[in-house]
Amino acid sequence: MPNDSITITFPDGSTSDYERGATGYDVAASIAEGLAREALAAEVNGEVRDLHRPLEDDATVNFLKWDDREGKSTFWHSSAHLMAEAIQAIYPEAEFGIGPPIEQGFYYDVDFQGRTVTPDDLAEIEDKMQELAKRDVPYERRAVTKDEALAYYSEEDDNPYKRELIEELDEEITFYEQGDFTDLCRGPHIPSTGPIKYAKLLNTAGAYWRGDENRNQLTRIYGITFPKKKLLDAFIERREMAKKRDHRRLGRELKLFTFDDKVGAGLPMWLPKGTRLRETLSDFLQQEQMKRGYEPVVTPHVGRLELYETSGHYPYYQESQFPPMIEDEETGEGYLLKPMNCPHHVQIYANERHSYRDLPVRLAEFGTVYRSEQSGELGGLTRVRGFTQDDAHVFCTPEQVKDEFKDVIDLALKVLGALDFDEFTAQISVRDSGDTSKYTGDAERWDRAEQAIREAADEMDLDAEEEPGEAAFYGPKLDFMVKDALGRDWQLGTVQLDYNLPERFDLEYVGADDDRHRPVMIHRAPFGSLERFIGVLIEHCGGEFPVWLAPEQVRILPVGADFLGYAEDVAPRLREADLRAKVDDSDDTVGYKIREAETQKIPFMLVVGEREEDAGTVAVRRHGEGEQSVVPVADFIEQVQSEIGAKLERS
RNA sequence: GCUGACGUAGCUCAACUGGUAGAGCAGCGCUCUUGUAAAGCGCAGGUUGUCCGUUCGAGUCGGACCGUCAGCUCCA
Repeated sequence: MPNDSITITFPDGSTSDYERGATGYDVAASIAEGLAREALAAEVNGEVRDLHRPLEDDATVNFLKWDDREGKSTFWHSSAHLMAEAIQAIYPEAEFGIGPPIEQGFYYDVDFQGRTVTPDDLAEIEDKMQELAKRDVPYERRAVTKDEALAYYSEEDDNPYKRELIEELDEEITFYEQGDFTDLCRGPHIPSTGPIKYAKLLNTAGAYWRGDENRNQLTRIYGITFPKKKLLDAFIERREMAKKRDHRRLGRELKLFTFDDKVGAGLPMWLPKGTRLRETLSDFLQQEQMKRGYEPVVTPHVGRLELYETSGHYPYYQESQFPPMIEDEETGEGYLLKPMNCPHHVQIYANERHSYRDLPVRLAEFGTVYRSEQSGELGGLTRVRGFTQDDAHVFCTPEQVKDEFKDVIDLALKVLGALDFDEFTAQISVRDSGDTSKYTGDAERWDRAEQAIREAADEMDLDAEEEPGEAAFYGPKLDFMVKDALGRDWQLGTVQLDYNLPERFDLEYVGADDDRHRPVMIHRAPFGSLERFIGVLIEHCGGEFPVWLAPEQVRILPVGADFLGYAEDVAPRLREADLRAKVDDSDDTVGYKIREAETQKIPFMLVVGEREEDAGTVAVRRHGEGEQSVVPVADFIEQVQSEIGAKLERS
């Protein structure tokens, strides 16, 4: 092969030769004009690069377009630069921090030197961005030395934030320039500003420089951009849809729960319908747990301060707890509203001596705990100050850890399946291998534990990502994460290994060798907190709960007062079959009754009138489908029961 | 806790630059007695989140507090 030519391999395996130094754009153009026009960046040997960077060697090349994840994020990264240029044009005194792409758009952290940015300002910046984009100027990459870079950010553009970033860089330093704006940036970027046709700046927020609350707070501006109007419209529509699924709104509309200023922030009150939902959910889990050898316990909502001093919770998490009730100022003795159930469960374990033959001991309680979350953290049901954990603690031998983990994973999968949560991620949190000093317990035990979790996940066919450094100080854990309507991730179920508490409380069991041994403790909660779980569940199903969970499953709608009697006869038959049914005895029209039941998202509406009464049938209308079929009451009951059974048996 | 926005009837929202609050839905009453997503008429509903201040006069301006929302930080 001649020295001045290189071989490019494409994703489909085909190859082509090009002149050394040809750019990604040249290659794309040689394939198709449309590709060259739509390509936003090139993936060269797996690394995303500017389309216009020359290719110096043989390589595998894949072109990234809007539809590619990386293509989008390159587009948004370039958009962040464009926004910065617009901001600089309007506020020359602004200093820029960092401006990365995110899952949905991008942001830039800006120091406006004390100026407050209003929504009107955002509109102005937005307009400026679209104006600047129209110039269709290229994003140009330029490598600079550290000294040059530092000089630029002290002489041409005095910016301490960028200087700080540069000081810490070891790799090659590059600047990107478009129009009048130069930014320290690793890249890559799209070829030019032209494709950024539609820009929407979403909101502003304070963000600490480098995420450190002791440092300056910058103004973070969130935005999103699109190459086509249709995409922008779809984005806006999706946001509207998400708003309709917001659990706070549905909680009110479906009369599930409420918050009240007079009661306090973050303290949800469950209305009758929400309570029925909660109880159905906890009954379901309790039955599952019964089958798996869990034993129910009940413990009080407060405990002596000393208990939490021993467990370590009181000293470590003081700032997020309600203040203790001190009874004796001199000794400092008093009580604490419980922030965790585990110390109580530990004392139940310690209540009697345990043989290795007893283990595992699995103590379960729907325990309500109280935490004084920072005020800015509260939000709907997903972050509250009083919540109920579907908590259980498993005390077992180190050898049993893996099987116990497997059983909990199985339980969690069953729960997620019964609720149609098909999209969730599992995360295994392990030690930070670089800094082991902050973890309790010896390294060998940790290794074994982490390995046990990995194997358990693997053997259960659970696709889990590993997160180094995310483990708690007392042990590794496995969490289940689910997204809410706005795409935010929430941790729901959790399984955590704990070496710390058995140690602190000096727990033991007698082994086959007649010696005393330390049990391992597993904290696990498949729902996590009932409040958060239900919040996410509401958004997940948009308030249309699976039939088995619906607080009201059936509503009977007599077409007129004459048929109220028949409706009242049908209702008890349904209730005897364990269906939650209600008769609409209002004097509204049928149309109105249906509308009412539809809005309340009741799965089944049974319209009854003369025809039904005479034949002993009901006219079934399913929520959202409007379809109807007339069947005998017994058939309807059977139909619903088998639907419920099918869902709950799915594992 | 921090930054910003916001708080008017149960809900959704209106009230121009300061001139003592208005609508729809829900609720209640009466009429209608109903066949698959809103029957008609009427009535009632508010210390404009709370407190303090500026003003002849505050829903509207200022301050503090409470709460809500979006982020940041935190999350046993």
